[in-house]
Amino acid sequence: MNHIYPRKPPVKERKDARVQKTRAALRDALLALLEERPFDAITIRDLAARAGAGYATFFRHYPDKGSLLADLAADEISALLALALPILDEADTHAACVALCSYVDARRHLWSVLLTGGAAGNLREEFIRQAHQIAAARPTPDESAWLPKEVAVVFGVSGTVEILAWWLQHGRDHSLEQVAQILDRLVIAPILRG
Amino acid sequence: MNHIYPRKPPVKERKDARVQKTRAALRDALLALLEERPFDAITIRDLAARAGAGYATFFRHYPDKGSLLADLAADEISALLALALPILDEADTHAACVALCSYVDARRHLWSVLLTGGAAGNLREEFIRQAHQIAAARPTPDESAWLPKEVAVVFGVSGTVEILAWWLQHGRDHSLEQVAQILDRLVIAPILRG
Amino acid sequence: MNHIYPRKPPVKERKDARVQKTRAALRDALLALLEERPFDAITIRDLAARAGAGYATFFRHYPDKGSLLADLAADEISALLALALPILDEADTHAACVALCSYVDARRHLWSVLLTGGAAGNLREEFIRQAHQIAAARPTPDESAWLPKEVAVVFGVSGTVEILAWWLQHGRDHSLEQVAQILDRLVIAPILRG
Amino acid sequence: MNHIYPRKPPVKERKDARVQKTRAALRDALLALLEERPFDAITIRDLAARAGAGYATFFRHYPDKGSLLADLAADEISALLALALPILDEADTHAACVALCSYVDARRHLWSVLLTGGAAGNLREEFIRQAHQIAAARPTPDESAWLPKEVAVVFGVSGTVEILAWWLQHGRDHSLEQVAQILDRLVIAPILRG
DNA sequence: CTCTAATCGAGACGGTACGTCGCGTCTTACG
DNA sequence: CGTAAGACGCGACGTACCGTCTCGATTAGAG
Repeated sequence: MNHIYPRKPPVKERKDARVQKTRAALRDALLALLEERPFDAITIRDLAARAGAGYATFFRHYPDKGSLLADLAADEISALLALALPILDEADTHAACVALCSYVDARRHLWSVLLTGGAAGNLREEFIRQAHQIAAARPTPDESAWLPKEVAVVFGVSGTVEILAWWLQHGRDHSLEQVAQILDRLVIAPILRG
Repeated sequence: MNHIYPRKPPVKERKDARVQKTRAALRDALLALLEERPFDAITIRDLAARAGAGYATFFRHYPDKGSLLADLAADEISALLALALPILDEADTHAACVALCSYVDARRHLWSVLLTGGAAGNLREEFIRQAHQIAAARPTPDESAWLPKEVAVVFGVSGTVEILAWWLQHGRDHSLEQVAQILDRLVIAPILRG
Repeated sequence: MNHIYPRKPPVKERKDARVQKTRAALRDALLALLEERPFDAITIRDLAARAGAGYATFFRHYPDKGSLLADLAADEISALLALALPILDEADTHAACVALCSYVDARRHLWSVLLTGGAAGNLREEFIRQAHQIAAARPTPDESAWLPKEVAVVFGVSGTVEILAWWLQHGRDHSLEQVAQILDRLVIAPILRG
Repeated sequence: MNHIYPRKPPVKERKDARVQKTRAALRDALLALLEERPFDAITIRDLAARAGAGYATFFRHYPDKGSLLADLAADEISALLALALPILDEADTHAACVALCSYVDARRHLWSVLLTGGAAGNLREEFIRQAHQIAAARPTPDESAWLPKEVAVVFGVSGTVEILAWWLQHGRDHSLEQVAQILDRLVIAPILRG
């Protein structure tokens, strides 16, 4: 998969094997616990215990819970946004929506936990936050008179996230094709064509 | 996360004057503190101190922080949703959007704190939660083949909240009329007409 | 007993009853634990648990373990020193030694724990420390040419403590009278008469 | 408290030169640090850093901090006790006291750190401990009716240590001759002649 | 206009999680 | 291929806040 979608390059993987193992264990522990209860109800002691690591060991890798979540999610969020934002510039928005949904579908379990698990709220906030940054940096080619860029970005991201969360929560009741169409008609088209 | 869920049972409004005063002081304290820092960073001790009340006194009125927020927000949220949902059934959606924006504008300070202050995330979640409940209970008059009711409601609410939050955060740069138009074209129209 | 030996006057006992109870429980817990293991091997968690108090409660009363020990011991030490130092000024040193031993005997259990239990080392150090302070403040009436005041005080206190510790450790094998005689001949006489 | 008790089994002195060097560095580091702060406030990491050795290296030489202190002090203590105990059996006690003081004076810096530095308390305890052992093993030639052997030994050692500590702490204000006299009149004579 | 009960402030208390530190073991990778 | 560097499990530290509780001191509003 990594050859299709832009992932973090494997540079600087020059780390102690124990460190890698411990971090992976902590990330897995967080994912597992997020399926059972809200992010804020998960204690660092829970995470360490679930990961089979010592309590203090957690802090040797992350300064706090949020950083662990960020380590899990930030790259994924960036990747998704990198895939989503350009949709607005494409000619064939439907195809772009399908690509987006395919990406999520390929990592369905991870995204399912992130968007419908106990950290859904935090993730949504992080999405919006990153989107704001991107919106500020993004060129403004064809600013509509009626739709400020900021609103477009925030609304687009928020709507997309909400639709994806709904899809992930309802299993396979709806085809990728359907969801892509909803995304296109509900989020993309209105932004582009009012 | 401090969910807002459990609504306080219908309080008898016939109360000691001291009680009324204390509750008002606590609510004001929360609003004031939400302008400075996130909801989760506000402690009950902070609230009591700011309200000029004793620490234990807080618990004589609310079982926890979330209940105080609920006392502040739940009615407002219900009122706003009661105003927003029927938009989809109206003929003149634009007029309905103007009505919605007028309502928010009339209570601009409160809504500004709620949607852009330290409890923005909690509020958004509560909106979505109430929207889900409404969606489940709502009759399904003209279920489009392509757009499941659940998505429509969640997307509609989420988009509306996002647009209102943006409006409240940017002061008076944009007229009520403009915002109503954005709301209509970006959220309402796509749901109704695809 | 309190009418015989100078105890802390009951002034300022104007405190919350709960506070008194908790502190007494903590002091008793320390005494009990000192009979089983060294002071440094006793954790604050042990103390709180033994006292039936919450861990954090300990810190509401004492900043650390040492302060609890001081609360137990400082007054006792002061009282003993107040009784011991004047011996050097008395005409009948033997009678004064008997008085000192009687005082210790009347509080035999407490002193037994303090001088032979797990805090013996700390107590000895505290004795020497207080003795140094007293030596510095004490007038130097008849400074012998051969014996500096400082040495006299430190040696006197140290020797006395050692003899008392031995006595307390060996139960009633030796009479109060015998110990007083040893104290007089081994510590007091040499200081006074070289 | 870090007792010094368990003596290292008779180390074979035939060792790698690097081992000798590392141990010397660690001992020097301990001595240096004892001049700045109490023994218990010195961490193994401090010692290793000061000695220019790796943290784990410490444990290849000593099982814990106390053992390093023992390695420094135990031989010195034994030597001093071997010199001190026989004083009671000598005819010319004054000469013996002079010999004792000379021995300490010859190693003044080391003893100064040991008896007045951060490990003074530990050292005192170790002295008493070894003295107790010696007292138990020592024949009882002329047990006085009034002075049990145990008291004599403990008192003698304790008094001697205290006097030496005072001497070492006050530099050269007092001559070796004076101190020997004090020792003889304050400690030895009373034990022998009551 | 009193008197009685509700309400209040103050804060001690048992808990629980935090983030830090040091120990002593064990692993890794460098020189 | 031996050793330094340091990650690790462990567990105590002292801090903060929670929600419960007792304690007197107001003070409201019913009689």
